This record gives sequence, structure tokens and C-alpha cells, in this order.
Amino acid sequence: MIPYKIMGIQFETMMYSQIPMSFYERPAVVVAQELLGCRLIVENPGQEAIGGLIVETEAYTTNDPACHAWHLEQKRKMNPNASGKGEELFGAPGFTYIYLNYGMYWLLNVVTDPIGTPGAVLIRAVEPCIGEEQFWKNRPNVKKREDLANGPGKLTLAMGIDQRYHQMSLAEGPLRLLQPRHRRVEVATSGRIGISQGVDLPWRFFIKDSNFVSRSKPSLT
DNA sequence: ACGAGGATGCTCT
DNA sequence: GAGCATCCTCGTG
Repeated sequence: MIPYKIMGIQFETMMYSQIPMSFYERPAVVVAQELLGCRLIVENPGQEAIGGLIVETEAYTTNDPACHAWHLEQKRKMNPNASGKGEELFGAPGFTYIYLNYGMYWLLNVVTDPIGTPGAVLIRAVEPCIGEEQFWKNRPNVKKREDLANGPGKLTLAMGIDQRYHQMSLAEGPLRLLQPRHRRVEVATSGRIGISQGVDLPWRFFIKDSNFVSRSKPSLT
């Protein structure tokens, strides 16, 4: 049971509980799939929280040339103390990793795997489910509900997520992840989107038949 | 429907 | 300089 009340959705909170930190201390590919059907919540002081149902994720992990930790991982084979971009991905699971992509868009990741093993799950798309008015307000040019948060940059815009939320614990808010009591989703798989290395790894996961995924793509399995 | 191109700021492959 | 885990607009069919 989550330790606070979200206005207007008391019934639904009884069906969802905060995800324990141990959940994230597992391989990114596992966490990515199990986050489908969970809820991403952003609490706003003095206002109604906003939330989205996660419908699409991607895994980035060790020995993965598309992972931000990859080059650092190579360097550390020679010098264990090397530093550089993606350092956070070796750190504690259950913390956020947020970075600016193409100079304009903040992308939200959750760090996974034990300390010392790099891993993260990119949240790629959500379906608005709490405080939807805020989604519309933050995305003034959007016409269709499906387009509010059907992409990693779109969902951070819609939910007001930026660098202020970087490296925060998901156990304490204002960002939280909730899991349903009974998670019943049909998971589809494909290659990851927007990368040039590791394109053949089937590490993009989405809820089959959801209208809120970033794009349709033939599934690999 | 689909493709090209521009916006924009990091880090370093 | 190149290369990015992107999004939007404006062409063309």
C-alpha cells in the first residue's frame, strides 16, 4: 500500500503498491518487462499527482554497445578507476538516470542490476492515467490522447520530468513506481529504437495491442 | 502514408 | 567535428 493518498483515485491505490528497491537489483532485461503495466507517478507539492501506465520500455546493460556505460566498461577493463559518461549506471539500483538527448529532450531511465554491474531501463511510453489535464497542459500542440506520451521525450515533457529528478531514489518520491496486485499484460518484443549499435538485440518491450506505444514495429518473437 | 531536415547541447566512440 | 536511446514540421504521393 502506498503511504499517501492521491486525490481522486483512492480505489485504484488499493490495487497498487510501491515497488520495493530489491525489484531493481536484477537484470535490466527482466526489470524492463516487469515494469510494463506498472505506474509512473510524479508527485507535485500542493497539487494532484500525475501518473502514467508504462506501456513500453527498453533494456540497456552490460556488454551492450548501445549502453551509455559501454565505453566506460571497456576502459575499466584496463583501469578499474576510470571515470566518464554513464558512471551512474554502475551505481545503486532503484535510482533514476536522466540525461539530455539531442540537446533538447530529457530521457528517463531506472538503474538496474547490482552495484558494479551497469544496467538501466528506459521508459519509452506511458498511457496517461492520473491527472491527465496536466499532460494536455504540458503538451499544448497535441491533438490526440495517444500522442501525449508515446515516446521517451514526449513522456518527460508531458509529466514535467527533467534533470531535477536525476539520481533520485524511487523509494522516496517525488518520482515513484507502483506495481499492480495482479499484473496481467501481454508482452511483445522488438529491437530497440533510435540506436546504431546493438540493433539486433531484442530488448524493446511493449504491451501488445496498446495504442500508446511510440510506434508499431514487427515483433521478433 | 512516409521521408527529409532542422532544432539544440552535451561528450568523446 | 561527429554522433547522439528525439520530436516536429513540411514536403510529396
